[in-house]
Amino acid sequence: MERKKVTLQDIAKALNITPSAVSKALSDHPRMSQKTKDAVNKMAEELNYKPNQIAAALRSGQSKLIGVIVPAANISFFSSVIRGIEETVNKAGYSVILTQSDDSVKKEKDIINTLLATRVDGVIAALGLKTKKYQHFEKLKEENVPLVFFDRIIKDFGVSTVEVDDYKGAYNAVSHLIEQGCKRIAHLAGHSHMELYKNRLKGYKSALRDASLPVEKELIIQSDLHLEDGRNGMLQLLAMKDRPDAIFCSSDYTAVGALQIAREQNIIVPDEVMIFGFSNEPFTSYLDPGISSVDQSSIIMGHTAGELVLEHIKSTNSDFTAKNIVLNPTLIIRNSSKNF
Amino acid sequence: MERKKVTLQDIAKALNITPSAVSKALSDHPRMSQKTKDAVNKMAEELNYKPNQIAAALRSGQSKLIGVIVPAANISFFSSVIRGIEETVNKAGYSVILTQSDDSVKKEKDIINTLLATRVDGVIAALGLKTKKYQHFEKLKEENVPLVFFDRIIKDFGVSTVEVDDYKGAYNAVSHLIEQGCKRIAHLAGHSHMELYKNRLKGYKSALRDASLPVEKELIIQSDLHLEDGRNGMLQLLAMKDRPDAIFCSSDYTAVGALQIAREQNIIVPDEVMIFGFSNEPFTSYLDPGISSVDQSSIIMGHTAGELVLEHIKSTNSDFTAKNIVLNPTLIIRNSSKNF
DNA sequence: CTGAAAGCGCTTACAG
DNA sequence: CTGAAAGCGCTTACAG
Repeated sequence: MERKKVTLQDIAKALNITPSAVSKALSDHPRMSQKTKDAVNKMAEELNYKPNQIAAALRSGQSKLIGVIVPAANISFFSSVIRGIEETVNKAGYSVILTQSDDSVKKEKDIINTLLATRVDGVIAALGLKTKKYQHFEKLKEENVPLVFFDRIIKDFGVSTVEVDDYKGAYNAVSHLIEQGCKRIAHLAGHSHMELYKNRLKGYKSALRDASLPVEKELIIQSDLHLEDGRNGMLQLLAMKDRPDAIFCSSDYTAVGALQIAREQNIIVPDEVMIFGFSNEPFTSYLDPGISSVDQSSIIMGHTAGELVLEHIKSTNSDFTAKNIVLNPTLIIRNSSKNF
Repeated sequence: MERKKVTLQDIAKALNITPSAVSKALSDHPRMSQKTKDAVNKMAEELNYKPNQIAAALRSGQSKLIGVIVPAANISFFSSVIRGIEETVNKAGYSVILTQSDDSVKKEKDIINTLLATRVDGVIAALGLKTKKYQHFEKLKEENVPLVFFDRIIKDFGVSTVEVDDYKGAYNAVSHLIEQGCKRIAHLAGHSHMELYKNRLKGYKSALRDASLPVEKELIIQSDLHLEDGRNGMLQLLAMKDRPDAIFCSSDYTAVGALQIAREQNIIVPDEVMIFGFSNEPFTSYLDPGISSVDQSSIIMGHTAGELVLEHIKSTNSDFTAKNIVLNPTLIIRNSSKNF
């Protein structure tokens, strides 16, 4: 039943020229007469010709496909980066293949095999939370597939990266809390095998030290940073004899969890305890009090990641040098950390 | 510099058999000796062979690619559906090409041309807000590309669809507000050329009528349903001499906007006015009061859309019949609509 | 400026 | 159970 697809050949026959001429005319080859180009384009229109990108990909070795790997597409930060990536690469004629690792190393490996089989022209990835070995990403390098890491990156892997300055974001956030008069600031931290959480922890500690405040181990609680982890962490902190007067969270979800517990225990935010999040998820502004957060300019991160991968694709092996772009974090101060 | 890729041919040569034998062995063809299969698999491993999906696609006519069209990937509802789609089709060996229309008809058209060129095996789409003509989607049908609409669907288009029962969701939500004692319920509605907003409006009206309450035009405000529209709508409603005692919003974003204005004007939700949203975006549960909403089971919608497109792909033209699946909405009652 | 020819790496009837 | 052969629909050096 399938209607026969119109091919280059059909256009060539109809115009009594060769397929090569048609191909060149369609791709607007410089050494082609305008007359032929016009005729070809007109006939292509008439016959309702749709180029077969698969055939072109096989022949040219360019699939015009970029693989994107995220832990989960429905986490707001990732979905925004995805949006940014798609916008940028789409303008350059590339499509995005979206994949999700669910923070599983096995899935990450499977995905990389699939992307390799699909012959994507490049890959943009945020590492899974549990990923501590990188052989599967090495495979991409071996096969010369341009690779860019964003947000959850590996240092010194020889590929371009884009991240927000997590150290600075954390340092500034904690310094802000100190300026508000907080003396005992807790940190709901992520696991420190991830560069970005390690850096946020460092920023937190430095800010305390620079203000001559002690760094207390019991005030630093590591977790997966889900909302539930925020609730648990907050319960733990509020159970202390000497309660903290501020909580710096490495994730907005964790910050919401902390806020919920505060509400449930009738502890007033920010009067009794201030809360600061990270990522500036849109919902932080919907809450009451709004949660202060560190903006990571996720859409810009997506644009940047897209540009980096396109650059790498266009470069020859010899002239390529990995770029490590660090975006500036912006503090978004809301009522959860304001002195009234 | 590009290392020569290992192909089927290389395996064939190494084993002194034909490429066809290798191909059959790799795809686990039933009429192939286990001995050959083992030898081929071992050699493939040894040579670090990566199948070329592009070549397979060209030859077999199956790209193993599913195009997904959403207005924006970073709207929580869509990102969840995308997550569901990816999970489902990935299990069946398909990859997702993610595209965004930005609610622009022109982009929708461009996307469809790209997907056609990429020879995707199927398309799953949510219509753009402004899309009122469907020739570009007709093209997919003409080319026999299986198509599934979700959420923002077209009726009687002859393709499978999956949606939530918007009429019922709205009817139940408004009925709930009436049970709470509300007598004057406003509706922040979407544009009614979209089936789903039309159905929510119908559900709203029916619920009022069934409770012998009047349907008042001035209480129905149409908009694009962004947060800002919720703020504006709420301002308009609160400016009335006879204020509504409840607002049923066709979007959670609009509901947040309404809630913000209430807060700013020191109007207590739910005591003075109740608020009900639609979509059950995660953030509705983070707010205080939590906003009641209609859950659309977005991940399940994604799974269903994925299954529908796979079914269509597997079917022959003769035995295919479009399915229209209507998921049951679930009311999630939070404090914004509870009588205390 | 245009054409002839080869080939990208697979899969799939067909034959035996 | 295995092989020989054709071909999917393009693009790209090469020649003229």
